[in-house]
Amino acid sequence: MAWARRSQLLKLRAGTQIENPQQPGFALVSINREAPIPEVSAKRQRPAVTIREVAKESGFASATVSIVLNKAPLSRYIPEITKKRIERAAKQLGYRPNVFARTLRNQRTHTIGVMVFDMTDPYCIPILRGIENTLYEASFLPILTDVNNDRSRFERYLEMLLDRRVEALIVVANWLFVDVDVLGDLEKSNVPTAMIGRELKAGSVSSVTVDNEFGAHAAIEHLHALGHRQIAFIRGPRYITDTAPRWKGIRTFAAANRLEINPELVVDLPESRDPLSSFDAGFALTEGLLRKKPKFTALMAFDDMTAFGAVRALHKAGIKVPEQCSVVGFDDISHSSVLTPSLTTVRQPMPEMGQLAVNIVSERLSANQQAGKVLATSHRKLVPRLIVRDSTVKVSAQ
Amino acid sequence: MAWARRSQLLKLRAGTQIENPQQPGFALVSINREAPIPEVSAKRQRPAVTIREVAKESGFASATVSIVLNKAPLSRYIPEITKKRIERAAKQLGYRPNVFARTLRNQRTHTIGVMVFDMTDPYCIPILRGIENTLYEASFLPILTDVNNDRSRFERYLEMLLDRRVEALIVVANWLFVDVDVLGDLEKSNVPTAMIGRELKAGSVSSVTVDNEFGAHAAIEHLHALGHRQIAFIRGPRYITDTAPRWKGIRTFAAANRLEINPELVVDLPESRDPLSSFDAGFALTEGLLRKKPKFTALMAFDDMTAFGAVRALHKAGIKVPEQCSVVGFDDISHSSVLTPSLTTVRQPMPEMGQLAVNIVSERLSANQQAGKVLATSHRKLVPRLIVRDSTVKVSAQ
DNA sequence: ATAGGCTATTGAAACGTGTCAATAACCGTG
DNA sequence: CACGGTTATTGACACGTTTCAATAGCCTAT
Repeated sequence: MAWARRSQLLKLRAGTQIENPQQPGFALVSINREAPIPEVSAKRQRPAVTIREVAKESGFASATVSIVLNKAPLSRYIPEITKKRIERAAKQLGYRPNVFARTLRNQRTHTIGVMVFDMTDPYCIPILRGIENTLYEASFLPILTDVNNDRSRFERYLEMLLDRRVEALIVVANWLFVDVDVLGDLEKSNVPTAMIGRELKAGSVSSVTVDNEFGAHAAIEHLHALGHRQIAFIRGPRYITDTAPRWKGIRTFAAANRLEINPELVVDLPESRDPLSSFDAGFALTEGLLRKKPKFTALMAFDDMTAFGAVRALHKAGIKVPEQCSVVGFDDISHSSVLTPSLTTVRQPMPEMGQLAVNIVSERLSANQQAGKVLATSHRKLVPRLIVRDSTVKVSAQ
Repeated sequence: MAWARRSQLLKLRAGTQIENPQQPGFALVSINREAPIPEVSAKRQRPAVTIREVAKESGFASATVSIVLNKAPLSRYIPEITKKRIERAAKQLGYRPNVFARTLRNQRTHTIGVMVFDMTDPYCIPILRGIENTLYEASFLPILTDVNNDRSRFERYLEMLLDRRVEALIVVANWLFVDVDVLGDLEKSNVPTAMIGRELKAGSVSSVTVDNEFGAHAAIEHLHALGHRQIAFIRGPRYITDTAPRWKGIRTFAAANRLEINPELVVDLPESRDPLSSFDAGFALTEGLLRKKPKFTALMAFDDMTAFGAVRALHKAGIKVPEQCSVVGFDDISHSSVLTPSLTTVRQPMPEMGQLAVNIVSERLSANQQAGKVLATSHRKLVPRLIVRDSTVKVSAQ
């Protein structure tokens, strides 16, 4: 046998010093209490148990241990009794393979990178949870980065993620201000990538989006069915890709049902990089709409936040929602159901979008595994659903 | 020179449009759940440029390259010209050190684990952003895990994070149902840990919390100053640690100002693992309060979600907020400012809490670096701030 | 009997770093 | 000229895996 046993002399740190550095500069008052039990004991990292120790303990070579524990193809030649013995030794020693050594050897990191453009956007939270849950089932771990809508930050994070050898990339492009170069950055990394909320026509980036046209169509149909004919619209900013199809859905319905759209009652959200800004914009635009002569009995907002701003403006003008004016949003962020009155809106299936994105990239991942197979980039559109709540009501009731 | 330059031929994927599996009706499109990805070794990554190639390109040994690029102590013996040459070669080749090999060698992973108990809780989003931003500046990368308030999931994630050798751990314990064993799990890993939103009295887990007593005190003081004397209270669930101090702040103020608290007007939220459930609970409890005889002119809710539920119930009963009843919340989640009327509430400094947690663990991290230094666990309390908005108004106006 | 096929196991070679002892040249000092 | 210190550079190893070729015994078919 004669294993050269390393003497594993580990330096214990004399841990008697206890220091309590108050952070003096911090603006907010802070209380810093000492722990009742000072941690004097040597809490050095227990030198993790390695595969060689399992080998020695079980009496086999480390190669055998590796084969058994990983259920490698070769393991079918290994008799049950040997397997049992090795597994017992591993369990007894509490062996946990070193992820980094393993990754160095093969290339699998079991990690995927998630980049969200603005985490404070409530729209993306359910998406993130959808991603999380799906990854959990696949034993993948996400590295989440919040780009803060900052271009340089995007680049730096992308670099860091690629350094970590993420096996795939998911980009949550909510409220993304357009930037062509970003596309190029994504392309050059040959990592399977899926984008949520925005579709890149060219290139190898897959996408998961919602059928905006369908959603908007459903919303206007709902208002029309309630008898509304004078409807105001707050469209999205032009540079956001969701804007056009939603408007198209509206136009299509209007044309098919001889509903007249008064151009005076159509306004656009201004450009902004801040998703939360649409509340203020919705407020201001609605006040503008109220100053104009044509009256309207319903208002359709680009998204929920805008709708909230509109509700505020209507309230300020003494107009009751929904009695005097119905309001419809888009997205169904968590705010919408707790608002009073609760908001009728078009729900994007956000958890499903996250789940689907994960499925897309992992499909590509396993296709890459088998040499020669290359999947085309896929662009999937999910169907949103109208959620009718308290903010819309029949026009006759007014 | 004669470098075999690799021809970097990467296959572009035929980007043809792909099927659009629309499932009419609801949006939960059939998603082919696939098994965990098969472990096949052959992966098609461009073979990253290694330190040895830089060495050969620059004409020095890889040891020298390593020393120069890392600015190791030994590098002070290396003349400027050599450094320049090596750096130029590295840049030209686009050399990026392999994180896994590096981690295998030294122990630094530059990664920290973040565990949030329930990501859909709007309360934790700003905290996460605070964590993110602070980590970004320190060039750390977070691995975010969403525990889904599930105990087994907590354990599994903890294991995965430790396997990844996270250098520190931050736990966002919002709405955490108490579980003593969790504590033990955290202790046994000797990784610097900070907990946000909950304080563990014993043990080595640091904490960042908010001064609940102070916050509640400020809120009740505000209502009192507005002239309210008949105030209803929806307290938190008993097992949540925030509940007691908030109530204490109220009692303290009441005692000091001869404000009488009618026990009939004090109700408790039921136990629940779902932070969003407090909306429904707030609604139901408020309806109950309204059925009782003592009238109240103001209501103080345990948190914002509860307050929203209360507002809904008041609205349903035909009671106007704030004209006939003022409402106060706690937290200042993003919903509160967009609600109409906007909610007066006690703002927790969530981004700062995240930032502080990062600072605490990184302090410990660098202390661990220097042998002999061991810091005591610190428990910091931040001071919340009352945000006065539209949901509270003078009682005389009623 | 020799060849080959199966079973059971293993030594050795990477994977890409960072570190450390070692080398070598140079210079000044005794 | 031997010595020691400084400057400049490097070969070799270890971090903990996985994999591949190799060994060896045994069995069966030619």
